[in-house]
Amino acid sequence: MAAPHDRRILVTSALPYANGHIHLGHLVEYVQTDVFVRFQKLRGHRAIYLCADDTHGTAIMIRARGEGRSERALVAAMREAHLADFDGFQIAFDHYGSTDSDANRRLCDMIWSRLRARGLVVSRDVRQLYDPEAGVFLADRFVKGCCPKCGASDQYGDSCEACGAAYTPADLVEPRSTLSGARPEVRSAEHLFVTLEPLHDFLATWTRSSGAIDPRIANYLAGHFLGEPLRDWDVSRPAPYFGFEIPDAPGHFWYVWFDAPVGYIAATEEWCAARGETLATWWGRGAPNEPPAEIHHFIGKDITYFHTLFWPAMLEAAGLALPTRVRIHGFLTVNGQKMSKSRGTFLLARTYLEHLDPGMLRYFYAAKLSGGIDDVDLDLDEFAAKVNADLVGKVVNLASRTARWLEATGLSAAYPDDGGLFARAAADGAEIAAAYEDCDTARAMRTIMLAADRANAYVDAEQPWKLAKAGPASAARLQDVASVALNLFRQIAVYLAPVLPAFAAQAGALVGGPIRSWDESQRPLTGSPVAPFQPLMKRVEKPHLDALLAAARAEAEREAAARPPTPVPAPAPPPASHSGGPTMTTPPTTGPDSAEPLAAEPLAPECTIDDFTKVDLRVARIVTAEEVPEAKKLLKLTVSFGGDATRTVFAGIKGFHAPESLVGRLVVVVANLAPRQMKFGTSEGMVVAASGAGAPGVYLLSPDSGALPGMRLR
RNA sequence: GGGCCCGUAGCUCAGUGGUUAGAGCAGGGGACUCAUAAUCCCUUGGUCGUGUGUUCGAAUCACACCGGGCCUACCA
Repeated sequence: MAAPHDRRILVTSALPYANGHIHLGHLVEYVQTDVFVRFQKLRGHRAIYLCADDTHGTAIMIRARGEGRSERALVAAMREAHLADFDGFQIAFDHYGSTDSDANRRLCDMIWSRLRARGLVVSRDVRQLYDPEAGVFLADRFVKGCCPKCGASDQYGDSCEACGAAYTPADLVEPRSTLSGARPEVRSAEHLFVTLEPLHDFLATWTRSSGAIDPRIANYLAGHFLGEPLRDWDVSRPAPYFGFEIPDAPGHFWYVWFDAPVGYIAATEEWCAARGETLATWWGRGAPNEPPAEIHHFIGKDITYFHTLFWPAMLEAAGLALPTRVRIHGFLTVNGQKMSKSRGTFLLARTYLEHLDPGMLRYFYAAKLSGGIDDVDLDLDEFAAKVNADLVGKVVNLASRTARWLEATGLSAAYPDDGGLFARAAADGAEIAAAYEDCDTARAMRTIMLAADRANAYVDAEQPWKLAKAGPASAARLQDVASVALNLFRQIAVYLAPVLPAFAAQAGALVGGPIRSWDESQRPLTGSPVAPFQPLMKRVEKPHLDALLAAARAEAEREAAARPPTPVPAPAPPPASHSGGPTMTTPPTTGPDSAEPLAAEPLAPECTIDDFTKVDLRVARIVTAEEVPEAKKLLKLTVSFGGDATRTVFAGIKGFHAPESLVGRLVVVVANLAPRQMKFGTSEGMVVAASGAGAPGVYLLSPDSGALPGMRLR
C-alpha cells in the first residue's frame, strides 16, 4: 500500500442496463461501492467513483421498437430514472456516463485497433437463427419452441426447463421468434472474434497471483476456463443492432459486452476532461515517478468471468492498467427467497424511497456485507429490528437524551474525564478502518455499535437527569457528562459517515460542523456550540413495511396488466350512468384513504419550482362541449379564459362526462401547452383531470367558487 | 454428476488449536425515567450438524457422512 495519503483510487460499479429500473438488488452493489469510496475520501485519499448506463444491445433495440420510440429516447428516459434513484439512495458518483457516448466510441476504437494490431481479431461465419419478419438475428432467448428431447412446448432456445436438456436454438422443434411469431430461418453471418488463447498464460498468472481476485474465484476460473484452451470471444453482431458500428468492418457492430466495460474508461475520460486531468493518470501503467492508480471494480457474481478474463485480456492487449481488485458480491434475497413480483418482494428503488429512509437500507446492507460472495438476505423483520435497535435505540438515542442540556452552554471547554471511553473508541478506529478497507462492513458496524453500547452505559451510570434537577451546583458536572456523551456520539457519526452520509451531516449540524475527515474521530471537541436537537431518524414500524410490500405488489400487478404483447384494446366506454359528473362517482370517505392509487403510480422524480412554473395552469370556463362521433375517448371543448380569449381543446373524457353537463363549469387548463394536430382538429391546450388505480373514471378539477376564468394556478 | 461455501443460544452472527464458547436481538426478572416504550443491570438458553481420527489440548486441523446454499454440468 502506498503512503497513507498518496493513493489514487479509481472505483467502479457495474453499469446498470438501460432496459430496467434500479431495484434493491442493484443497490447492494452501489451501496457497497459508495461506502467504500466515501470511506476512502474521508481518509483523505484521491478516490473517484465512476459509473455509466449500459445502453446497447438487442434488448434495448427490441424494447424501443415495442414502445414506438428511438433507442436514444428510451435510453435518455431511463438515465433520468436511474440518476433519480441513485440520488435518492445517496450514491455519489463523481461521474456518470453512458456507453452510448463519443468518448466510449473513441476508446472502443482505440482498444479495437490495438487488438487488431496484435493479431487477436479473427473472423468466422456463424450460423444463427434469423427472424425474417423482424429482420434481425435472434439471441437464444428470443426463440421459443418444443424441446427436441422431451417435447415440452414453449421452451427457450438454450435449454429445456422441463427435462433440463441443453441444445442450440436450431435444434428446437417448431421454433418461433418471440418478436414476431415468425418461424426463424438459419442464416449464416460473419462474426468477429477476439482470440484469447495467446493471452492464456497471462490470464492464468494474473488471476492467480495479482491479488486482484479472491483465490476461490481464481480456483474456479482455473478449473472452469483456464484448464483448457480459451475459446474465442464473439464480439460482433450483424446489423441491425443498437450500438457502435465497427469502423473497419462496416455492417458489424460491437457486441454490448465489448463496449460496456470500456464505459468505465470512457467515464474516466469524461471526468478527466471536465477537470483538465489526463486519462493516463488513471488508466496508464504508471511511470517512474508516478505509480499506477488503484482500480477497484465492484461487480455481482453473475458477471465474474467478463471481469476476470475478458476484461483483463482487453486491458492487457491494449496496454492499459489492470484492475487492482475485482470485488465480487452475491445476490439479494428478500425474506429468504429470490425477489418475486408475484410475492410482492420485487422492490424497486423508487418504491422503497416512497416508504422508508434510504439510510436504513444502507446501514442494513453494510451490517450484512462482509466482503464475500454470499447472497445477502433482506429479511424485513430483521431489517426493522436491526435498524431500530442499532441506529435509533443506540446511536441516535445518545444524542437525543443528552443534547438538550448543552443547547445553552455548548460543550465543556476542556474534555472531561470519561474513564477512557473516547480514547478506547478512537483506538478502535484502526480496526474499523481496516474492516472498511476490506469491505468487511459487517465487522465495522459491529465494532461501532459496541462503542455505542459503552456510551449509553456511561450515560446511565452518570445519570445526567439527576444532575439537571439538582440545580446550579451540579451544572458544571452536567455539562461535562453531556459533553462526553455528545463527543462519543459524534465520534460514532464519523465512523458511520461512509454508510450514513445524510445522518453524518445532521450529526455535524447538531455539534461540531460538517464531518470532513476520519481524523475527527481521534480528537474530542471542546467548547463547541450545540444546536437544538432535531429528530435524526424515525423508527421503522410494521405499517411502513406492509405499505412497502403492498406498493410493490400493486406495481407488479400494474406491470403485468400492461405487459401483454398484443396491443391492449382501448378501454370500453363505461356505462352512461357515470356521465353525470364527478359527485356521483365518489362516495364520501370515512376511513383512511386507499394507498392504491399512489402505490400504482409512484411519484415522479423531484422537480424544482422553476420546472413547475414552466407549466401555465389557468382556470377556464367550458363554453361549448360536443361529441366527436368518430373518436373513442375525445370530446371537443371550447374553453374561455375570460374576455374573448378562447381555445379549442380535445379532452379524453368521453364516456365519463356528458357534453351538456359540462357547459358552463369551470375547469383547469394547461394554457401554454404546444398546440397538437389531432385527427379531428388542432387541440390548443389540455384539460387537467385525475385518474388512476383504485377507481375507474376521469375526474375533472374544479376551483373553489369565486374563481374567475383566466386566473393562474400557483 | 462435479466444484465451492456454509452448518455455533429461538433469530442474525463473532470466535478458526490453548483457561469454565461469546455479542446483538428475542424470552424472564429488576432498575431508571434524560431519551423515538428508547437506556442500564441481572438472567434463561448451546453435547459448537454427526461420527472417526491427529494432538498434551479441537468449535477451530484431517477424513467420512448428514443437512442447507451457490455455481456448473454427459468436458474443471
